[in-house]
Amino acid sequence: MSEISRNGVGGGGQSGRIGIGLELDDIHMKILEVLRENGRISVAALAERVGISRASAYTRFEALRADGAIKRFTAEIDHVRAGLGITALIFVTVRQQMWKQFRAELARMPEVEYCAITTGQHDAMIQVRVADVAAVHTMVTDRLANIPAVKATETVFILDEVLKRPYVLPSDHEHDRDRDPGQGRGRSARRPAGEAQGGDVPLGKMRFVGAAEGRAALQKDL
Amino acid sequence: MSEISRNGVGGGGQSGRIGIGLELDDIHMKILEVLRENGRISVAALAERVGISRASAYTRFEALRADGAIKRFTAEIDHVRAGLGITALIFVTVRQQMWKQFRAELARMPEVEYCAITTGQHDAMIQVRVADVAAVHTMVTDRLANIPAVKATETVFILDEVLKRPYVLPSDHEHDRDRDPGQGRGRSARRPAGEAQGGDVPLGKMRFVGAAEGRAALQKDL
DNA sequence: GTTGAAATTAGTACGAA
DNA sequence: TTCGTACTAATTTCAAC
Repeated sequence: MSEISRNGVGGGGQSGRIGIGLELDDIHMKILEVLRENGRISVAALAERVGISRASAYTRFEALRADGAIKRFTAEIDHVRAGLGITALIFVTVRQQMWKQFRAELARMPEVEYCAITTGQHDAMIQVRVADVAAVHTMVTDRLANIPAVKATETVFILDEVLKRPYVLPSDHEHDRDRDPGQGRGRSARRPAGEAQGGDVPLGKMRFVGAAEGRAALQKDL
Repeated sequence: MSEISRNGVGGGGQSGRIGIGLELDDIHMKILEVLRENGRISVAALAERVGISRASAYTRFEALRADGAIKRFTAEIDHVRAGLGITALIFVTVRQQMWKQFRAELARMPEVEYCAITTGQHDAMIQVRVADVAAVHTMVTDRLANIPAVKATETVFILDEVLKRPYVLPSDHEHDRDRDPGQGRGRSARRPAGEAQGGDVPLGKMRFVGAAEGRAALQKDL
């Protein structure tokens, strides 16, 4: 229980890339599948569900944590129940070469649950959870607007969260019903999906939005 | 252990609203704080960290699950490690009164990790995790575009996930260092944050985007 | 990588404050 | 309600195969 034992780099930095650790095989994937749905399952029960022995389950479990494939275990909490009924998305345009400052300020905002740097019209999207709409206004108006790095914002409210999956895994994509243990369809059997048979697309109703001002290369600059 | 014992409605539907269950006090909040950071902590250790007895911890733990405040426990998985290195946001404009179909189709797409209905220019935002950029293109072009409910899409790529907090809680907002156990600042002591002192906002560089076509009221129609 | 043991710990039920 | 204890059942660790 308690802390991680032999975890040198595992759940380290915010978005730190770690060198390629272990090769994830089918059993690893199955473990992840079980764990994302029931993070509190015992390793013994996990072993049974995956079809391996207890000792192996412990070994693999530890390996996945140490490797960083499993970053942490968390409880999914009902925001409304917790008193934060309002969720909003704020799209931010960041002034060039002020990303570092933007990031630093962001870390100081506890109401921010998620922030991603995106291509497209805006530079970043942040998701906030607050108690009421006034708090959104306060946040955008007082906090964000006062950050020099923030050039402009655009706010939308989330009316309903239609679906929220724990974590998507490659095994979800290919709907294998027939299990072939000896086949080893681990990392390689995933078909590239590049052979798009897209011939009967109705019209050009979709739009891909590339990076504005060639900002894409700037992500390391943070 | 496994399933919830006295859970009548608890972790029921996707977005089902449940009647007000238990009043969450400070200790409940502390439990949630610990659990969102370490979902696999033992109840004994949890009791110690929160400062209550084991028996109480078990009772409250169960109550939080039964109430639905804790929806589930999950493992945070490294998508890149799992083989899904590409994350994209797809903003979808949905044809009116075809929400039900849109939702149904969405449920059949395993690469969708999150979908929210929003105000603003678009109607919904979906986040997908796939192996490569080609898969994004395939998905938008073949899958989404072929859904009648989808009027238009706009896709942006996520270049970096700056921060991802397990779950935001009200207690994060007010940085209480001084603990006053007898004061009971549970749900009520949260200040409305409405008194915005926003006087020195530089300029009108922020924008609030309301619902398009009065769609806001339509969310129950799904 | 697997099985089977021992030691520890977790979960439950009860009474008392 | 909450706490503390004892009891039962489960898990984890460690050994040998």
